[in-house]
Amino acid sequence: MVADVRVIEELKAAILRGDFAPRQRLVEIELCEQFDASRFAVRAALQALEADGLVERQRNRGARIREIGIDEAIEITEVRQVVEGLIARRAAERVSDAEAESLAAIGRAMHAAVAAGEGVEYSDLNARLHASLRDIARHEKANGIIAHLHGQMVRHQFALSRVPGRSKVSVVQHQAIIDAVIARDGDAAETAMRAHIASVADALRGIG
Amino acid sequence: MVADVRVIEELKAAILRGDFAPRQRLVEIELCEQFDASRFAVRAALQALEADGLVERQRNRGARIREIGIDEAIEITEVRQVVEGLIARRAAERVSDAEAESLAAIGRAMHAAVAAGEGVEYSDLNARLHASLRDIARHEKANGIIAHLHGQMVRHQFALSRVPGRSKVSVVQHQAIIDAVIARDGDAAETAMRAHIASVADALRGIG
DNA sequence: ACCGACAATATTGTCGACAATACATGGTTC
DNA sequence: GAACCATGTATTGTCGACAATATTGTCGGT
Repeated sequence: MVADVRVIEELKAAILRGDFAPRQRLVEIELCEQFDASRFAVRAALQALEADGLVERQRNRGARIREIGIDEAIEITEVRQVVEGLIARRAAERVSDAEAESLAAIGRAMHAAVAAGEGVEYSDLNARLHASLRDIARHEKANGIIAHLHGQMVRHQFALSRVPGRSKVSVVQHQAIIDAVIARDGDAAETAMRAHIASVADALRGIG
Repeated sequence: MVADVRVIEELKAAILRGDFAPRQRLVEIELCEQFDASRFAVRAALQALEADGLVERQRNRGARIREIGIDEAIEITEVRQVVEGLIARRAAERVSDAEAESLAAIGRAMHAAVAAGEGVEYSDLNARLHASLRDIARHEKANGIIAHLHGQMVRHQFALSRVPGRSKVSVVQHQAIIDAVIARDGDAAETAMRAHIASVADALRGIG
């Protein structure tokens, strides 16, 4: 209950990996076998993941994978827009010289990856950039909310990375964020980040 | 576990009412007696409130009321600043004529309450204004996050309302938000809301 | 063939009992 | 007298069994 972190993490990883389809039922006994755990641990994990927004439960009807539609994904992105804007601002206010250089290096690697057409490499760097900014900002509440929202977005994030030409656009936006942070310009960093995520939201609207 | 909503709500209400001191231990059996519930229901409630950020639990050590220090309260307020900014913007974009008039009425009542020195009445109207904006914005994700953060702020919110002269300042800010929303000016509404909550953050920093 | 009522099955919800753990107490040794 | 270990107690963690509920399948009637 406080409990078996292993089951929680394995189940969460499985969901994020896409092992389960949206709205698929999660029968407790089946999960017990799959993860070799007691029903108790499984229930605790389901409850934890419900709080995470990854599964939904109805009384006496059990748990199922929560389906996150395009509308909800857009709402999530709108919130991310402002919260990551806050993070970017704080990062610009607090970044050290060493951290600034590290960000610049990520920017160079991104340009290289786009030039080489390395899609997965680029999306990896994308994740690293955002994570670095969170580390630099050290804003626990904001970081926690982003982590929470991110878990619900994986499926759509994947769909987005398949949209052709996106990396060409976003690399420019990423560079603007990096430049603003290195220049210690909080206003510019927030603006750049918001513009970046606004274009993500637009891309989502394009899919829907 | 999916469970006994009554216990969850009663316990939550008790915490928000301030029946328990920060860092006070919550012994399961005592709560069973207090709320006339099984240990099972109490555990489920504790787990739910842990997800709410109101209690913290350590393995084999039980639950206690989570203490939210001034630093954390400031972080919460910073996040609120940008998320409520988003809400204000959306409210300005979507407000109907009837809703606009209702907001204007709240504004008039606020001026009256401040003029009459009605402190509790004013803080009531304050809550109603923010709630109305959330209703108008209809942004589920943003509203959910605000609700979540609000629960953790009650104690500090109370402390703030005791700061002399705050209502005189904030009534002007509130009016600016109302005017911007009624004018359907999203940019202005977001700016006004951010300025308002920035002053709340400053007041918190003043306390600490 | 279709619909409703009823029975059978599958699945989840709840409880009580016990195990595991942390904390307090007191006693022993140096 | 202080530090350390052993014992006891309070509290939480886990499990298995059973109850409650939903879902599926079957049958008879129309």
